[in-house]
Amino acid sequence: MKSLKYAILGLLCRHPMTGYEIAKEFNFELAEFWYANHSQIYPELKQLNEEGLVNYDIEISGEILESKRYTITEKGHSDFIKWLHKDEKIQKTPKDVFRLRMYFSGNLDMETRIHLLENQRMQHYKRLNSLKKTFEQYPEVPPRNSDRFGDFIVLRGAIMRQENIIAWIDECIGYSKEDAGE
Amino acid sequence: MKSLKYAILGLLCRHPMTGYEIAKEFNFELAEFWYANHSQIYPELKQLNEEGLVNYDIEISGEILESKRYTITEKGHSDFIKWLHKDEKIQKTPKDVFRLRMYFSGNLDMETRIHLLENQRMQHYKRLNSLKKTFEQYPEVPPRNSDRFGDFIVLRGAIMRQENIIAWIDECIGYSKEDAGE
DNA sequence: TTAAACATGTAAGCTGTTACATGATTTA
DNA sequence: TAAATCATGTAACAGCTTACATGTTTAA
Repeated sequence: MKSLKYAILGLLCRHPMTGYEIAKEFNFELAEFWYANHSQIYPELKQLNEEGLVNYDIEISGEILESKRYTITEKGHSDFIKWLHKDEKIQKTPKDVFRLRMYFSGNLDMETRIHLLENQRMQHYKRLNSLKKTFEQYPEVPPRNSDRFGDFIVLRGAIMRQENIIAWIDECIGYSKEDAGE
Repeated sequence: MKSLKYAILGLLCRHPMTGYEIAKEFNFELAEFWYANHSQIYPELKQLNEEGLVNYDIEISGEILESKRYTITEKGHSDFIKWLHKDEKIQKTPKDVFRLRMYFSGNLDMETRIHLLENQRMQHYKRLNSLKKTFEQYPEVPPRNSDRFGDFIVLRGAIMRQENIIAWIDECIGYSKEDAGE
């Protein structure tokens, strides 16, 4: 699949970055649909460089501290654009440990079941609020050809996804609390 | 995390199964939130047996063909129940290659963007319909303490998730088609 | 002066996928 | 009799996480 490769190339299309900066992006903004640790990013950048898809210049902060600022090459850019154009099969539904748990919830008493659901609900609600806060930065839909448009639609998707999970949990709580048939 | 372990133990709580049957479950019904190939399941069963969490009896089909029917032990059962009771932090949002692509969609012309979105929409719509068909097996909410209740709520969750993805894609198509500001 | 942030890398280990490997039984 | 399904396993590899390893610079 090599998605990490394209995630990095896509970021470098915007502007040159260091590995450290890429890692930060992957753990903040992008984290709603992609992420990677620096231990994965540095070796990947090294390989992309060997493949001629990126170059780097060394910058010095202070007296000694070096950082490599990576720039995408023409080949890297055309590789990325080619990938971006491809139709793809929808991916397998992601694994979900909590749903696995709920699948087996017949083994739990109602009290525990509702407790687990409410605990998850609370956590998802917190995440939703933090996403909504970020969303306030977009008082209107950004221009369709700007980078911010991409940011906007995936953020909107993250909010919708979060709201949907909460709606599902609420349904589950509702079913669990119903008295009918007992 | 060892989730595969508990996924298997959970299934064996319902009734004894062979590795082959577990693999089938993981690739059909459960596949909406969990899956595993036989190449992962057989070694895992072997290990669970070594840990004393499952036992097996050998059955013969025809003249030669052997299969191992696994039964959960008391220790396995209590291990599973303990796991099932644990509160857990919500997991990281799963990686999503299509969202990654859309994040970078500023690099695509409108026609391609809409084409990609509509292609995904079509595929998600198909999956939704197949889920809805399965859902017809549940004319009403199954009893809260039956295994079928777990099946029901995760299936309901899968449908909601699928509808939500389609709603997001529709929003994206809408934004992409708008003429304002051009 | 100390904690946080900047900055880059490697190694070990776990999870999961694809391919390799073999063979029996049932159904069309 | 051929294809699909039943049935079990191992091996190689890819992807990712956690820990190891080191040191600088900035801000409180």
